[in-house]
Amino acid sequence: MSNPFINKLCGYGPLSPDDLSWLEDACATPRIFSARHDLIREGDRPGSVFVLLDGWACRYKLLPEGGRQIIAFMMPGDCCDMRVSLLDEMDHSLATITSARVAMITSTQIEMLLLSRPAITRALMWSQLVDEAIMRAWIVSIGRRGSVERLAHLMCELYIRARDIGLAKDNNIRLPLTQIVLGDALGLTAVHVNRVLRQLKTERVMDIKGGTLTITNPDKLADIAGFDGNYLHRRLSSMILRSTSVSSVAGGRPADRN
Amino acid sequence: MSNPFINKLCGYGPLSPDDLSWLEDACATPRIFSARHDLIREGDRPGSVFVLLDGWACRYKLLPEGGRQIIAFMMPGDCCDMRVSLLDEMDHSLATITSARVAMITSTQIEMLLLSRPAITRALMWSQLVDEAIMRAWIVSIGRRGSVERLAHLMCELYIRARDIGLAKDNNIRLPLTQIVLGDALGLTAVHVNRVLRQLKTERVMDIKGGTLTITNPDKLADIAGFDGNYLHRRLSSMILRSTSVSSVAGGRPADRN
DNA sequence: ACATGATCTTAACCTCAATCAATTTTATTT
DNA sequence: AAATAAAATTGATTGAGGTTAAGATCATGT
Repeated sequence: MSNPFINKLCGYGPLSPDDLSWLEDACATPRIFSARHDLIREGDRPGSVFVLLDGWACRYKLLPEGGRQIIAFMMPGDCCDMRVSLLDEMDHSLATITSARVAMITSTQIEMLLLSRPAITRALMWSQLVDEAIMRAWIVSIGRRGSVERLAHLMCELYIRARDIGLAKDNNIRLPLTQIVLGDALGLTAVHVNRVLRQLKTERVMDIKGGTLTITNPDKLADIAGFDGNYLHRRLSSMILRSTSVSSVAGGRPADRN
Repeated sequence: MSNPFINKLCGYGPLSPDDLSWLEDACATPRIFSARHDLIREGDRPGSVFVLLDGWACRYKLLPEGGRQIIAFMMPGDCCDMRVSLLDEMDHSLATITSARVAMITSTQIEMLLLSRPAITRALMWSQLVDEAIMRAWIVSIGRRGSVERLAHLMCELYIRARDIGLAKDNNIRLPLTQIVLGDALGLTAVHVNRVLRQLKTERVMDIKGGTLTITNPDKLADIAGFDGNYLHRRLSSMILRSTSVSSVAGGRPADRN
């Protein structure tokens, strides 16, 4: 099966064949949206849960003065909070970044799920907990880290998440984010993002080129970011960036005598 | 009943007498903790859910370099995520700010709750959704607002939350937060918090004195903050800060001729 | 009353990132 | 291929907020 949502949930706990087919059905008729398309806007009445099957999306909030703050990035397999249907009004917006394939699960289906599919419910709770932990890490980054560390930290997060869903080859992932988008996520100007990127590139740490992120020196990147992947609470894949990089170092420097 | 946790949950949906007595039982033997006491630390194995019955607490994360970022404030009636017991490891810490009365609900009780108390479960989901919305607002504040707006926004949030649990008299609430703590929450230096507080006091907007926040000019405060209380998703009390202030202005200035 | 320590307050200085303003590169459209 | 728009890049300038330091205020204990 090539459903990243189901793959992800399986990673959080065993699902019965019944559960699996329930999920297959729920995702059976996805819709395609173009890039930069609002799926739902702040103030709207939430109708269904969005499950991202392909492409990138984000949650964001607009400020009265016109700024935008991105609150989270979504990759294939991610879904928005299954409990949104409880709410009367969205407190933030959801938009695609690239063109995207999105399954929409209705509130009634969710009600049914919560009542009769405990294994799926539990897996979704896990997934939800991770999303919250990511938000907490985001607050810390924006509140306390300098621009370089902050960007480095985000790159660590995104790299690990992408890798965990099989989207990493060697040390690079597809990263369809403009510097403007990165700025909106990091609370920085696009101009400043550009300078930080230049610095990290010059220092041979990482590089974004043509929509691809290449992590040249994972150790150094994790070090700059002060990155500790524990908060991602991954269950199956036990490796973290640091351990990955350790092996790459072990194999990669034939004559590093000191 | 003087259990703020139960009061809060009742605000999110009707609970049966059975539900109520279940909750009473669960909170029957609270413990008292002194101020500035870690209830659980990042990296610890979560054992139970903490319910704050009296006093203030906060969630926070420490940085390798020594900084601290507060992620959320907790007031009487608030509880930490009921699903933490799913996790293997805490990704953040929980500490009291004042001395506090705390009920601890065990994971087994929570399991039972999730299986057999749908009304409570639903109310807790609501409460959880609000906490998440508050986190999102926090990200926006830290990421995109200047220091004055940021502090103003936090004060709006805390005032509304305190008022909603009956802790506001006139336009002031108890606010047992030092400028250091405020700095840790806002991503600012204590020194700068002081500057901002002085400014807001000089402009007759608000003042913190002796552990009490007084909102002198609610309209102006909400205006500075760009505050829109919708994200707090309150169900019962329909008033927002803005509307409160309107009435206070209408009734409060007998001869404001211009 | 005195000592101790924490918090608050103010001031002087400095740094990082925002802003403003071009110019170049890359994508998209016709 | 030319035209257009969107991003990326670079430089110069400014300002918000950090840093440091020193004194004032408040709380507690002896």
